Amino acid sequence: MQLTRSRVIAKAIELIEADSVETISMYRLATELGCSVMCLYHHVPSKRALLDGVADQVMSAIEVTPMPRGSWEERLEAQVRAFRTVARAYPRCVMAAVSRRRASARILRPAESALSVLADAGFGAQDAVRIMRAVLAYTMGSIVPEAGVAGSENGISARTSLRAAEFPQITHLSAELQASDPEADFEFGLGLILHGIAARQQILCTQPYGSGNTPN
Amino acid sequence: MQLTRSRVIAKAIELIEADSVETISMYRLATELGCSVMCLYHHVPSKRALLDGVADQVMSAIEVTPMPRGSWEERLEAQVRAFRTVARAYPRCVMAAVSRRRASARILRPAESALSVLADAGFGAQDAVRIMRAVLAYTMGSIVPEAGVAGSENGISARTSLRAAEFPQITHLSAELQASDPEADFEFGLGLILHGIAARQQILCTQPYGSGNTPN
DNA sequence: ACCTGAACACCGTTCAAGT
DNA sequence: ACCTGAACACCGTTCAAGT
Repeated sequence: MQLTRSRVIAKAIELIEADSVETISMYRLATELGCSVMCLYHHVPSKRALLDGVADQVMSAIEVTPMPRGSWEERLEAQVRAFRTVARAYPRCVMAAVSRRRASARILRPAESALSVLADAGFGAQDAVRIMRAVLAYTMGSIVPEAGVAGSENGISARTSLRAAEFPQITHLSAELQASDPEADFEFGLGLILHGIAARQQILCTQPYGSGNTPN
Repeated sequence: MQLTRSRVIAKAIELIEADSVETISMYRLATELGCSVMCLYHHVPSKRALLDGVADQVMSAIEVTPMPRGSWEERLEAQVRAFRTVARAYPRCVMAAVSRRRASARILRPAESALSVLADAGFGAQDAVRIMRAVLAYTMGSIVPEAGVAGSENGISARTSLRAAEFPQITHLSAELQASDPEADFEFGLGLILHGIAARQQILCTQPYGSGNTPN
C-alpha cells in the first residue's frame, strides 16, 4: 500500500496513544509501517514536523457545535465536552499538542466558538478570555493522569505501609481515593467552575455600569 | 567536589527546567556535573530512578500550612497556593512528576492537609476527594503552557494572516489573548472554582439530612 | 568504595546512490 | 518521483576493569 503523509501521521497518533510521546521514534514508526526509516522523511520533513502534523490532526477533530438555540451555559458546556471528548480519546497527543511551543492553529475554531458564546453571555473581553483559559486549564489538567506514560497506574493509592496516624484523612478516604471514575470527576469539577462562571455573570447583570473587564 | 545523589538530582532538576524532561540525558547530566556517564549509575540505579528522585524532591518542596485559625476557604486557598508556588517554580518537573505512572509518595502530606480542610468544612468523602481532584486538575492544567518545551511561546496568537471574517472574536480579543499574566489568570479561575465549592457547601448546610456523598 | 573505557543496541538526520 | 544503505553524532545501560 502506498505510503502517504496522512498514513504516517495516523500511525504516529496510534503509537503515541499506545505508548507515549517520549518513546515514539522514526525507527519504530518505520517498522510499524513496513518501510525504511528514511522513507518517512519523504512525507514528513522531520520528527518535529511529524508532531506538528499530529497536533493539527487531533485538534481538528474537535467538533464545533453551533447550538444557537440553547442557553449560553448549555452552549459553553457543549463546547467544553467536545474538547473533552477528543482529549479523552487522544490524551497523550492532546497534551503534547497543547504543551507545544507553538500551538496548533486548528484550536482557533473551537476557541472562537467558546469566545463567541461568552460574548453572547455578556462577558467583557478580559473575562471571556480568562474564563476560556480557566476551562481549558481544567480540562487539560483532568487528562494529566491519562497522558502519563504507558500502563499508567496513577493517583494516590493507599499502600499497606501507610500509617493511619500520620495520614488519617487519606486512610479514611482510601476507598474514594482508589476508586477511579474520570468522567464523574470531570463533570463534578466542571459543575463547580460553571457555577462560578454563572455567579460572575449574575454580578455583571446586577451591576450594568461596573467596569466588567477590570476585575479585582 | 564529591558527587552525591542529591547533587545529581539537583542538577537534573536544573537541566529539566532549563530545557525539558524529554531532552535530559545521562550524557548531558554527566557533562554538566563534570564526571563520566557511568559514574552517575553509582548514585542512581537508572534514568527512571533519577526521575523518581526528581519527583520526590519537588513534591516535598510543597509547604504544608496548618493555619488552624482561618476559615476553611482561606486554609484551602493557602494549600492550593503552596502547590501552585512549587508548580510555578518547577513546572516541567511537577508536570513530569504528576503524569508519572506511580505518583510520588511525597504528595501525600499536602493531599492529607487539603482533605483535612475539606472534612472540617463538612464535605463528605466523595465530595472531598472530587473537590481535591478538581483543584489539582485546574492547578496542573494552569502550568501546561510553562511545562512545554524550552523557549515555549505558547497560546493563541493573532497572526497577520488571520481573516477577521472567519474568527471575529479572536480578532476582536487579540490584545487580551496575546497578553500573558499567568498569575492573574490562575487567580481568576481559582476564584471561579472556590465560588463553586462554597456554593456546594451552602447546599450541604441547608440540607443537613441530604446524602452528602452521592451527588447528581 | 568509588570511578571509568569499551561495548551494545538504540536514537534523529544527512547524503549519495539506487529503481 | 519514490525509495534506500551507509554513515554520523547522539542515546541508556552493562560489564569488566582500574585506583
